[in-house]
Amino acid sequence: MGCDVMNPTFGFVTNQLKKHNIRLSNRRLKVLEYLCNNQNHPTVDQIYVNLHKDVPTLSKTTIYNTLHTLVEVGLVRVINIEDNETRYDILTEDHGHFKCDSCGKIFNFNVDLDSFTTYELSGFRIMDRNLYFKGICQRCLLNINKNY
Amino acid sequence: MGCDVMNPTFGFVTNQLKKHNIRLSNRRLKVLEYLCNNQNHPTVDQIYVNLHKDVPTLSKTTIYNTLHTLVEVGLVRVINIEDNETRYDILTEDHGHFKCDSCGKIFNFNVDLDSFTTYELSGFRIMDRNLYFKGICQRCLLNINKNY
DNA sequence: ATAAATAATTGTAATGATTACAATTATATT
DNA sequence: AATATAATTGTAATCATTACAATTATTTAT
Repeated sequence: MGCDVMNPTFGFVTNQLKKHNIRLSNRRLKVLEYLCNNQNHPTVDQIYVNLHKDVPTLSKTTIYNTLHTLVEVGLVRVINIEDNETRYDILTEDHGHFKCDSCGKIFNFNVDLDSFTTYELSGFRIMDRNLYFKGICQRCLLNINKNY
Repeated sequence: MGCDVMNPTFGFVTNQLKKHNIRLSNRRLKVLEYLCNNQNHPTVDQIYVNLHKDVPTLSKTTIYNTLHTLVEVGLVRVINIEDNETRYDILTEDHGHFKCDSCGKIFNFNVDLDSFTTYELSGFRIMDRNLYFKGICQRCLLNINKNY
């Protein structure tokens, strides 16, 4: 498993934290570890439910705080696809998302957003680019065809 | 002012409603009128506050219901940029959004999303494509430079 | 046109995610 | 070791959205 930006490991991210002068508390490390090991664009609740098994005293507020800190320094990205569920992504590299309406899974795909430009935005400072699609993933499409 | 898809007028949209067999109630027409006349990607609350002046008995629930109906038949699009504010767009044509972090305004820009494809999503059924940028708009950049 | 059926609208209460804040605990600095 | 600073917690508050039952309006069938 590579220790690069496209697949950030725990070690890579903790180093980044040190660079940004963010204290490596146990709780923060737990959240980071989860994000690295489960690159499934989790919600706060998913993180909470999972970590709560190991660390019963971990609070949701801490997860919110940690994520906000990480987003601030650019180590984590916010994904807004559905209006009622904010998701978090340890992958900050340029890529798009596909959310399956059937199984709910979110897939990454490569796309060169950073180089996109248009005369309509000349004079604008673009700081964040997001592309997401919705639809039905291959697996669900196959299942639907099987059942009908 | 043109009565085409890129700039939908009230007349155009009511015709679309008839096509879809959606009853043209007064409340629905008010909401539609607002969306057509104020193409500023409003939140439910903005719609509510504005229409409430004229129609004091209009409820937020009705606005939600109306918007859901319109989204269902594809006359209105949902915009999820910020996690805490869902916005609605009467422009259903293929385009991107830019949200200014300073003034909060949302700008449209043309981009050919519909033709985008990638081998990673082969076998997927894409039903909805969204692209949004965040940053500082030209006007705010100029103001910042003026003040400092 | 009238009665019955269906759809639209409303208001209230519930839900659920997120935030505010004060109290406590842990870590770093002197 | 004492003090200052940062992290964490729990509770309560906020805010957008939804559920639902009651009411009103509109359509359809007679």
